[in-house]
Amino acid sequence: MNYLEELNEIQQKAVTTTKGPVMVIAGPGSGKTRVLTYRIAHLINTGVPPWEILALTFTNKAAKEMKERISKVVGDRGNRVWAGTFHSIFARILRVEADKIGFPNSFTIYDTDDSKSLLKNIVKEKNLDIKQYPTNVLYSRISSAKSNLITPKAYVANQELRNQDRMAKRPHIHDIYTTYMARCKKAGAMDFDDLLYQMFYLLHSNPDNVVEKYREKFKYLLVDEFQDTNHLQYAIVRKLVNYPKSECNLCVVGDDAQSIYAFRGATIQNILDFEKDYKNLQVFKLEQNYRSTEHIVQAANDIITHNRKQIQKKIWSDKGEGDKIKILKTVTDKEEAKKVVDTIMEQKMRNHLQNKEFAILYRTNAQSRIFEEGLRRHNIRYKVYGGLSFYQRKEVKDLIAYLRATVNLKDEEAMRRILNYPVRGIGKTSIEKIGQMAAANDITFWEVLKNYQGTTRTTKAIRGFVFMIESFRKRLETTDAYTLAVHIFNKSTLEASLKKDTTIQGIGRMENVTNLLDGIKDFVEDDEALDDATIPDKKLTTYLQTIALHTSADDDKDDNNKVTLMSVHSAKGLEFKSVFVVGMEENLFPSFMATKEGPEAVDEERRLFYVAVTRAERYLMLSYSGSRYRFGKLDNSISPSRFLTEINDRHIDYLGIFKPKSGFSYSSDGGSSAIAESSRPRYAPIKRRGQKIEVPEFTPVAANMIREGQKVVHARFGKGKVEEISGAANNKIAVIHFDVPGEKRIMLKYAKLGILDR
DNA sequence: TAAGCATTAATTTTT
DNA sequence: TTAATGCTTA
Repeated sequence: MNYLEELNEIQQKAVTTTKGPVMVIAGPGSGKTRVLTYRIAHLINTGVPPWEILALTFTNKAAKEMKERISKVVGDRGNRVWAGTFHSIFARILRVEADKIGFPNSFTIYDTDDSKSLLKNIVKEKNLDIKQYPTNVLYSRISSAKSNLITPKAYVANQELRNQDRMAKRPHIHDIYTTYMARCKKAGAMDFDDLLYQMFYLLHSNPDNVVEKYREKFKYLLVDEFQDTNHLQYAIVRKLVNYPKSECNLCVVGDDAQSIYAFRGATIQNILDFEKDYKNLQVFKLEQNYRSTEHIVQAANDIITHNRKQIQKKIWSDKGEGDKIKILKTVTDKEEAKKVVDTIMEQKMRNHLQNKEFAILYRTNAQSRIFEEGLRRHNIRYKVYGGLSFYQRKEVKDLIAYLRATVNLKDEEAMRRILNYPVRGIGKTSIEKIGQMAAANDITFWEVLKNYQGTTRTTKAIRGFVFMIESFRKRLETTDAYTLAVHIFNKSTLEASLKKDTTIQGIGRMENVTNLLDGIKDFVEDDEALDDATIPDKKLTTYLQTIALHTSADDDKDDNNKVTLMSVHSAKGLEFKSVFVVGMEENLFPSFMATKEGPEAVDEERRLFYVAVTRAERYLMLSYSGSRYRFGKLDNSISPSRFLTEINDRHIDYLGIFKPKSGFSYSSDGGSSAIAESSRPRYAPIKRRGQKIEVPEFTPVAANMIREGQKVVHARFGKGKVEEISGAANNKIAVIHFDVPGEKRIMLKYAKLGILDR
């Protein structure tokens, strides 16, 4: 087991202590992911079946990385570990169990837009003032209720919450919450929080003793980024782990100093509770930082000591003291961008760094623009993370709404979206009327449409719509997802209306939809099996499930050599040779909101800054500007960020003139005026999964032609040799060793394989 | 009903 | 600045 040799003493203990509850406090750069993945690999190597291991992460990115790294150590077996985000794993389970709690198994997942649009409709229907009940407030209020396991009923009865609402002049929130939940259920839909909330409810209400099934299935649990979990997530974990005679093989990994999602309900209370909940707990602290040089590490320690509450720990590094941290001040945001880009150019030359070794990190996504311009001017390739994900683009969402409505007729948000798009003569007033009828008669939006009586032009249009959707549904069972999607794209006249638009943006939109269709095709042709029990299914429903949880961070990762631009939040878990943290000003970082809210919120901003600083391996520059454009208006900054003064001077090189105190008074050359380039679409269209595998031409053969030992060709993976065939007659799985990516488990039913006779 | 124009509102972070 | 909403007119 040579992988153990790659670990230090404490890491080894964290990996090999597999029985009972374990907590790993892992400072930044301390090899957390390594511990997590090696722990899983170690479990597998000591005989634990991979499918009995459940590893929960926070982001898709983390899940993907974990899976890849496990497979590197234990090979193909690693694919069969249940590793994924809380949301995706629970969605997968709910797909099987939803009917037990009154949802269709083909439930749709409402994204934030869907939820907000539903909330808006509810406010309208209740004749409440939208200004008094802003959608964002409702959304976060409901979200935090769910995250704290407060049912609508409990909310109504909860005097504290009700008082808060009354004070905020929003006394009807409880009512909106109740209606919202009912409407989601009626629509056969779950929002993001429901994937957790309903999962808990499933285990808690325990129909058919379903909880036992999953307790037996998952004998080993791991939770990544434990400091970012909310009450509800921890409650689910406990449901799975705490029961009589349980071994409690639960390992949580986290760092209280990197908790940056409290605003979303995450609570380090979970860490404190954990110690109480499991008295035989073993704690391991990873404090050696393998990422950064000493100035950076020590500056990070300086920063975090300004927070009140924390678990005592001090990270250290033996990588040498390295360069000091540079602090840069400029007059304008334009100049800030210019100097940052200049520094990137200089470091590229002098320190032989590549584009991909740089990151520009900012507090808000809106700050990216000016750096983009700067980089573009110097022809430096870059990639902006954050912003809209591919699946959130309007044209993509439109087609997806058609698919969703076809799969789940109850999906009201999807129905509303497509009912009059492309325009077919069903106006706003009609849609509103239909919504009211549905609410009044307690039937679904679709049922109203279906039974719509009358002779008006609108009625005719509605009939046409109903007929169209029904014709799509008829194909649902007989047609595969891709063919159906193409059919729907065409028959819905979406295709025609998109093709009509020949502007650059219009062509881009068409390209996006084409990419979406290609993605569906990939999905249909994918014949990899995860384990013997899960037969990959090609249904549209399944496809929709998988994309609902995609985020912008998941779009094309095959990024070769570009400067990274992203928010500090999304930089968590990443590392770069050279990092620029920009916009270090009061009211921006820490944000205005946080300053207003109080010290707790500022502490969270400080942890965020801690995360930002610890992303840097070797070079770190912090910059602030005296003024910047906000909403198209020039704003003067109040003062440099307080965080800058919290770092000990001995780690700092001031590039301006003085140490920042407060206020701005100095002169500078000012940024040369830039010619803004015309707006281009801010995205690169996603590429189809790139493959450089050579695939000779072949004719696919029937599944029963494939034998062990044969040499075969696969449409995507190229040449390989069949190692083993197993499974029931109609669900045979072949283990094939391919030349290029290694071993794959292929469902013969779906496989397009050719036999190589040579 | 739908398109075109005018006004206004909003900007913290994300599964 | 951009996105979303509201208002007017055909």
